[in-house]
Amino acid sequence: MKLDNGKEAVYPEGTTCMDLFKEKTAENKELLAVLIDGKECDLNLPLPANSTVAFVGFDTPQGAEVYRHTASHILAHAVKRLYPDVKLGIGPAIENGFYYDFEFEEPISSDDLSEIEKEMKKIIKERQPIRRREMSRESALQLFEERAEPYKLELIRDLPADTVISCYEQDDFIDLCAGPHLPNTRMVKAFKLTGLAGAYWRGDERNPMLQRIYGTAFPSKERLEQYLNMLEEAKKRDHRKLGRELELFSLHEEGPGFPFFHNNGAVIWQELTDYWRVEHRRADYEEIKTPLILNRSLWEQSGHWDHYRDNMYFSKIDEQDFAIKPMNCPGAMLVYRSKMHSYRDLPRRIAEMGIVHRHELSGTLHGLMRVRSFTQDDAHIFMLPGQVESEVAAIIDLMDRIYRVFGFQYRVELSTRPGKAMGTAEMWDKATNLLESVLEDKEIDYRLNEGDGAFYGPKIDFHLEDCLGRSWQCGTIQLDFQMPEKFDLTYIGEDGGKHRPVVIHRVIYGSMERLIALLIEHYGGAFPVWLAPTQVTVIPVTDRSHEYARQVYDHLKGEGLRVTIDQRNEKVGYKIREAQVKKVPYMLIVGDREVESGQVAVRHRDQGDLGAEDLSNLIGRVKKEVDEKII
RNA sequence: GCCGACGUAGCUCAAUGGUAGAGCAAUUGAUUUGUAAUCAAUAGGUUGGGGGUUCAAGUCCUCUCGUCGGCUCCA
Repeated sequence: MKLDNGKEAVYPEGTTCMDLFKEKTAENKELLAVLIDGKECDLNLPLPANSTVAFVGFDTPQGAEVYRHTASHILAHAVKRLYPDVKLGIGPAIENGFYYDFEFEEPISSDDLSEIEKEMKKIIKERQPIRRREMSRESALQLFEERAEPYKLELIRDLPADTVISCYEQDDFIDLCAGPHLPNTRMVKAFKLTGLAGAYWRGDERNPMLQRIYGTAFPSKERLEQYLNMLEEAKKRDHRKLGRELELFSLHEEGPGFPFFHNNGAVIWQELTDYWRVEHRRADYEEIKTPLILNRSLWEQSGHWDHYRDNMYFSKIDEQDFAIKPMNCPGAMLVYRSKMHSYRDLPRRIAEMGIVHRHELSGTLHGLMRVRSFTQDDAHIFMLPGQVESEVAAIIDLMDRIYRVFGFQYRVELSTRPGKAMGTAEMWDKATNLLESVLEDKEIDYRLNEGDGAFYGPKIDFHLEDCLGRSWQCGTIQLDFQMPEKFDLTYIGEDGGKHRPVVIHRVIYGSMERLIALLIEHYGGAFPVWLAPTQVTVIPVTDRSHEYARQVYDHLKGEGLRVTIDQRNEKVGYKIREAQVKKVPYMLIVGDREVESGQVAVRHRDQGDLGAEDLSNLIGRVKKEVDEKII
């Protein structure tokens, strides 16, 4: 037996992991789970010969998973005690917690969670030993037949033939479970039920909806508190809250999912699009504008009528059907097709800040993150088949360059052929392999997302996280062999004949709305100077300095900075507080001393009082921050 | 769309089925202020909307709209 500290040890045959675990926990009480050759393993199993053994605590992914998975069993156990007729779904550990799905006879409400918590505490106190039982498929089926658990029966029937079927048992509670678990319930030290929500059985909306109870568990009350506090802090960065407080945008009943940008939000929008244009011109993109409303025939040709109709809005003009565009691609196709192309013209990169409307389900709307009308920083690249790899690579580079400016961390996913897709399996395989090879070449870590591609092709998605760690898709690169066929796009090749170009759809920001939401949360409302709606505010101390303050203000405005002046009859502290709350980067306090010296007293929102300096110095510093987009 | 919760002044929140209230913001006045809230006064509401129960509804029932947390979906 090799131990994780590199030492080797010999144990008699038949020694269980538990024996060794007891020996180890005597030294370190925080250990939770055993890894045999790197894999989690049940403690009651005998130690396999010649393996490497490691014991891990809560601060490893495996340890936390075992810990929280056990908490989810305690939850199910408590629910079973309180509601004997409840049917069990599944109950895994997830990032930061766990959940369990139940079908109740009568739906419970969030008020019932405290009762369930109480029962869970009881079970923990009872120090119920947790035992693993392996059984044949037949006896497992019989067991859950007797216990009237239809969902468990369905799970057992769907398990592959060679799976070892195991159950975990504590007191009279038994659950189908691969394990492993903690040895007893007392080891769960601190937990809290955090939410109640509906969830379709097996995530399929055709299946019945179960009630999902969310919770989290930590090895100590302090760490639980710490986590809950962190969540509270994160909520202060919520873009919906900051959006209102900083007067960036508003949402109204009159337009659900159709956000209103106020001046402050619009300023950020402008800066973002200005920067975007600079980068895209540099990367040899053209920019177009296409109509919002287009004839039904176009959508039939593009395939949207068949594949995307449920999400589209319609209108009738002169007795003819029109649709409000849900995507920009058909417009770009028409632009491409409006002239002849030589192979020498390709690749042709056509960008468009395109406004699209999609009828998203009402329950999915979420501030600016998920709306029904949004502006995509779209581009369609028309290219020779041989140019695909270099174009995809160039987009990834541009994406990384731009995300870096904001200081974003992102995750990459590769999405493959969905259920309702256009085109042949061969085309899909070819396209998917191509994207994969670019990712491999660039040595980018990515997650495979089976069946999540667009209906016209596979895609590489770039995900960013919001203040609560929820992930949102922003950038995407979608390969498309379909649109060129549908629109009969051609170019004249070297041979003088007509050939089919390949199309890539791509966005980098994703949508302006979602990007702005993420930026608000990313910066907690304290935007870098180049994006800040107000960059500098001038604060006169008394009305004796109003005239000088006005000169300073005019000067800054003349330099093209976004500046305000606070001439209200209030004390300096009050004005400073307000500017701080509004997260204005620079406050210039001018009183008798500054009038005298011809300087300004600079206060930075993070660094505080920086003392007096010449206005020209301050202007130089602010402009440098703007130009270099310093975060 | 589905499940659960919520909706009171611009914002944050009070109000056993019995006269809708506070703080901040706003307005007016006083105060001339030096690095995160000066004092006082005033105004502000068909309690999201419709219907019902009741002598009486912010509160109970019902429909509806919106919001929040999830599921599904997605930029």
